[in-house]
Amino acid sequence: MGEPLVLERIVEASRKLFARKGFHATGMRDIAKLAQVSIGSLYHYFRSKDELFLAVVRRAFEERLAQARELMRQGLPGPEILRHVLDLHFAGFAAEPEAAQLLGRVWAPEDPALWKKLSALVDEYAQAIAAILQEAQASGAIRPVHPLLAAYALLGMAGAVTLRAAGKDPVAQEFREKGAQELAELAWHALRP
Amino acid sequence: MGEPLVLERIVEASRKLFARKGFHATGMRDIAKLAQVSIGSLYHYFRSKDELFLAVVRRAFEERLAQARELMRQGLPGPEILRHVLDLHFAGFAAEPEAAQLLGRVWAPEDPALWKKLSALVDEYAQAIAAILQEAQASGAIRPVHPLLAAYALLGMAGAVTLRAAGKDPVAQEFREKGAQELAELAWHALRP
Amino acid sequence: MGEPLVLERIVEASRKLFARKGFHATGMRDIAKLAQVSIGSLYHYFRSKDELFLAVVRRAFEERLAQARELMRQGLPGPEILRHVLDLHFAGFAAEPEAAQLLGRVWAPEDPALWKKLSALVDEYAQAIAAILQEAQASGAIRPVHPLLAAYALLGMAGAVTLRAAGKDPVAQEFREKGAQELAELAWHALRP
Amino acid sequence: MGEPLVLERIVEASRKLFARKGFHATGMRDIAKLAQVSIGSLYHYFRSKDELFLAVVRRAFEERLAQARELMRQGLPGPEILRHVLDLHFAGFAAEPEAAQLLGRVWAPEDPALWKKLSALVDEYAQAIAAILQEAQASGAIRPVHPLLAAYALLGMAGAVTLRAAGKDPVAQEFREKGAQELAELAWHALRP
DNA sequence: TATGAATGAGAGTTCATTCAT
DNA sequence: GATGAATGAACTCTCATTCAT
Repeated sequence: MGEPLVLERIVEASRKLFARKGFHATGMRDIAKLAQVSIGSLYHYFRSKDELFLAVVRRAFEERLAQARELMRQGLPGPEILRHVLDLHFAGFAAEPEAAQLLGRVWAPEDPALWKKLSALVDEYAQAIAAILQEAQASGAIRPVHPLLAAYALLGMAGAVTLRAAGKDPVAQEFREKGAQELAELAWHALRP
Repeated sequence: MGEPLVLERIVEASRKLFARKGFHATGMRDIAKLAQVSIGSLYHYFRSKDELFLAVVRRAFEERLAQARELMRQGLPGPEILRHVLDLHFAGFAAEPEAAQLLGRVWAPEDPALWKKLSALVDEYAQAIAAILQEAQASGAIRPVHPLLAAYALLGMAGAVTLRAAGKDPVAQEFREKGAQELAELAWHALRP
Repeated sequence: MGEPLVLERIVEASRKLFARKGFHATGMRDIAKLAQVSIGSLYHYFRSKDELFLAVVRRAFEERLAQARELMRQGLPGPEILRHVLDLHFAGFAAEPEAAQLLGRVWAPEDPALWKKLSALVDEYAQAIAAILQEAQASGAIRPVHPLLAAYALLGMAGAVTLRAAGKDPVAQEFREKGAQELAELAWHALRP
Repeated sequence: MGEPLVLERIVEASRKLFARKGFHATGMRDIAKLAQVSIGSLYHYFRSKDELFLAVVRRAFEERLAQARELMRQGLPGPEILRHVLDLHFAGFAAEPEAAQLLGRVWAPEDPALWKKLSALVDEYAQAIAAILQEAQASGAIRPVHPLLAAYALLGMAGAVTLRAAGKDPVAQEFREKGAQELAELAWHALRP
């Protein structure tokens, strides 16, 4: 069937570069080159670099939330849901380091306009996690905590460790191997009743 | 005596702006203006914007480490040291929001050269925290964890919550008020034996 | 019968936009949108944006010349022809401000290639007016002047006043009301024997 | 001593290029090159291309107004002032064709933001001319006309003829030679009592 | 005929940095 | 020590134009 669609190539290239190098270090020319697409095409599908970044982050969040919601629909017991949520969250380390890194990149938009839209997006994601925590808390699966604040804390933990795990040094290597488990354990101890 | 030293004014202005707006959104002109100093002076004291940023971050880390080491010298028992370390870490929320925000900014250097130097700095800081954790762990004050990874997790938690606490909306307000306590509690539960 | 012809819609939309906003501020996308036509259609009927602009200007000139020639065929005496020519020229203020504005837009082609073709068009138009002036002059209806230069002067007068009349402020309003008469009078005094 | 100041070179180069090619056809790179200055220097002295263009036009207007006011201060009789004003206005044809052309360029700003500022500038200039006309009218030196509208008409006449005089063909050559005199005569006949 | 996705040169602008004074 | 005019590479974004369907 032919080469992958242009739109798909753009999003994929953006995701890789934004995750790998961050927003500012990634130029539209870089994206166009990696996607093997003209700069004009970038702007055919996205109004601006900001919109492209937001689209990439939105997609990353939605994929993760879809997974989490699927688990909830399966009716797993509270602690299990939590562990799975965290597992899925950190599974990216091994499978797709780049997508995981993206979560570490959302904390520094710097540009006021982008920051506003991005933080709304992050908030939405955090609130979805908070909702899960709240439910688990209601069923006694975890201890009482401030759900949204805890959600942000979990995201921050994941982001920091993931970014550190991106390097090529032994420590990064170790983080990539043990990160998911250690973080899940830390999170579990932080939240268990 | 007399007017505050030029160097001091530069560092102070940089600290405020980098913390408030981040690395890329802060221009050398902005710093020069706020510090009431010529651009030339900036380059008299610092080789580059990168170096200036690193100096600011280094100073922030050193201040916090000095406080932590002072506590250790007082021979407090393990859990107490940990609580104080965390308290000191989060006390900035109320006293000096800007310095606290800076810790949320160190995760997005983006530029390869800066990233390398900055991550070395962060590593140093994380390792100092890890050393404290390790000692507490040796004395049985906390449960066995991967010290460095746990240190990064703590830093990430703090950074994410702090950045979210910078806004003007009710959630930010709430985070500023409860952040320190909630985070300390989450951390303590995550680490206690 | 049926929907207006595509070609007609394109020319009409172009005329409106070029007159209203000028050549550079009008994009092919804007024209396509207003004409409810695809960009491809624009290029099916016109080789380029330049050609489209030229076609619009050419049509505007031809309409006016046709009116002037009709008057000449009616054998009106010299001064009458002149007044009518001017009247027709300025009648657009009230009836169709946009077409009138277009005459103020032909002075700034800026692009060398377009300028060359456009100025040839303007020259043609000016020469037609000059011919009328020359005839009137031969019959003693007006005083001896340099016909072509006077034609350009008349066009410039009309263009400048018309563009100023396009605004929404009181002066523009006043210009729209009194412009035709005042200009006709100025022109008549300038040319009468 | 030494080479001409950078600011002066920028303004001079801008004046030439804007007059010769118009606003859109003149790029900041072109100006920088002709002025033998870096692009950065352009922005050191002018906030934007718009501001640079406005500065050039403003200067051109002010120079002409200064000349006109000097004549008024000398207390010449009405008609004389008018003739001189027109003479000075058109003298540029021979002495400095480029500055004269600039007056033909101010009618097509096209960009809404630039248009607003530019038309305010043109209005100011036209009003100064209108004031002169009004005074001459009060003393009976010219017949009653709408001063501002007449001012715009005069400016339009001058602009159109000047732009046509810029070419290299025989007509342009002729316009350059006879333009000033013919226009002064047309204007005088249009306005005399 | 008609479409609109795709192109890419070129636009205005920013900003860390240098250096003569 | 201190200054700020000068630099220019690199940025995001626009837009007339092409062409496979």
